[in-house]
Amino acid sequence: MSSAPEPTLRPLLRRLSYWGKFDAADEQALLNLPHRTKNIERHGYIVRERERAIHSCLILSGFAIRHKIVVDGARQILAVQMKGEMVDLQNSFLGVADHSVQMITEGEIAFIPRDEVRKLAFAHPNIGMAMWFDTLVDASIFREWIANVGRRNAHTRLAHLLCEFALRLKVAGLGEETEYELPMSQEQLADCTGLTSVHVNRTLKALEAEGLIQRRSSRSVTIGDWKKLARAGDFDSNYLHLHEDEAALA
Amino acid sequence: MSSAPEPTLRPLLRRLSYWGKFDAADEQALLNLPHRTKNIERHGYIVRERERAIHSCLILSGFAIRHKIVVDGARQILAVQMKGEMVDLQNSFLGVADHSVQMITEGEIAFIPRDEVRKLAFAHPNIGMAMWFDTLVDASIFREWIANVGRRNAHTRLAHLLCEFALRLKVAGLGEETEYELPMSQEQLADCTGLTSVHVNRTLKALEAEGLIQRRSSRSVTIGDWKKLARAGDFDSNYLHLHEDEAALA
DNA sequence: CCTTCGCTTTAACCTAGGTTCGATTTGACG
DNA sequence: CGTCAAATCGAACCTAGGTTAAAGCGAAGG
Repeated sequence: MSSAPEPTLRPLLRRLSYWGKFDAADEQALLNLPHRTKNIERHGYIVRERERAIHSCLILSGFAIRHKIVVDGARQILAVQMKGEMVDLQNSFLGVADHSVQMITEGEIAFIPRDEVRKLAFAHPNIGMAMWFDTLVDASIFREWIANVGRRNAHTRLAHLLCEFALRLKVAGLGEETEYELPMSQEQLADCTGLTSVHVNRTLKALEAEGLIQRRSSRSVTIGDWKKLARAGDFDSNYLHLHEDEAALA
Repeated sequence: MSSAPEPTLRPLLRRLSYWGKFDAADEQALLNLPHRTKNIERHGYIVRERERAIHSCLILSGFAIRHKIVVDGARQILAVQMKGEMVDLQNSFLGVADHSVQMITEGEIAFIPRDEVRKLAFAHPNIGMAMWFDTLVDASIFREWIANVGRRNAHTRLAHLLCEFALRLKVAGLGEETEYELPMSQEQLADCTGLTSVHVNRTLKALEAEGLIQRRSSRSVTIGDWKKLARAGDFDSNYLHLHEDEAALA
């Protein structure tokens, strides 16, 4: 009884299966995508803004961020990406990268040639639609972040971000219902929310004082009362376009 | 010699042709998409957040905005859409709308059944790829807006927005090189940039005082020196993914 | 057990942009 | 050409969050 080796691209299949139904041929074609994998250390770049991107990169482990640097050197984080997510469909299909993608933990990345992805998408419409869907959900999250950063105060903004992480980590199978390990420093949280790290610190402590979250080690977040935190964060999971049974916690 | 009637969906063909090459069959299939058109008055809604969207809507004339309302009633505008743009691919493919789309001028809209769009995309990969590309560019603009609202000051933010409009209007064939009619009030500009209308007013006057823009009537914007305005707005057109010859003005 | 280094925390002070509330201008319509 | 509503403009005052800088603190490595 020889067990077949676990296919490297399984996490991608898991992720895309969330958005659509595939038949056996679809699955085989997906898992057989040519690729090479590479370990990238913490803070290593996957793509840099203005570079020509020709691979679609899949996160097999670890966390990455998308970010841009504005004129005075300030950084804005645009998204946090986790296992199973394709971080460079966007840049590679568009040609020249309009933002950078960087690891915030050490992790393993699969590099898939862009043209293979494109061929697969049109040869297998089920997969193509799921991939398109996936990029549309990314766009939906970007929209929510515009509103978060543009129109919510620091308190609400941070609570919202913590809710988003809780739910996305749960769906990705990476976190508990009400407790998770946040892979980010307070400075990185600040760059997600358009705040300063000093104010993130103040605000996090306020959230803790109100009993909305607890923090054991500096990175672990425990959500005391999901409903209350969601209310404080003006959080409505609709924009994540999850299946109904996963759209809420607890 | 009877001249064929101008196809209603021509503006969509023009727009998508920007992203890829189509053959005659592609073009015919696109122009033959079933649809009905409707005139929508100023402030009329095309879709409302949380509604089930089943049409992809094409703007034939006029301007629309995408927006969200946050908990305290504040509005964040997420994008401004113009002639030839498909404003509801996003919402309709995803099912339940995660944001509202509203006209800010009177205009004509073509409603195309979502499933027809999907069928077309996979029956004609050239078109499908162009449509996907188009949604990826939308996402790129969302990313830039996150950075704009999150990390730039009011002055830079507004200058950036004015640059974006100038370039997009020009590419859409709706504005002059250096002068255009802005279809938005100062309050709407405020909701694009996460500012208040009072501060938009102050900042606009500052931009004018510095000679970066002139305003004849209250809505017309004339750009004195494109390079200077672009510098003031930390504007790099890369994120619009335009063809090289159009990526800069004058 | 000590050092180093990256984070987190705290405190004092400051400013960009918000708030409020009028006054003026513009523009559509009769 | 007068009226009404919407938009712009202006001034006085205020606050959420930024800035700077200096302690703490904990995990990794010697």
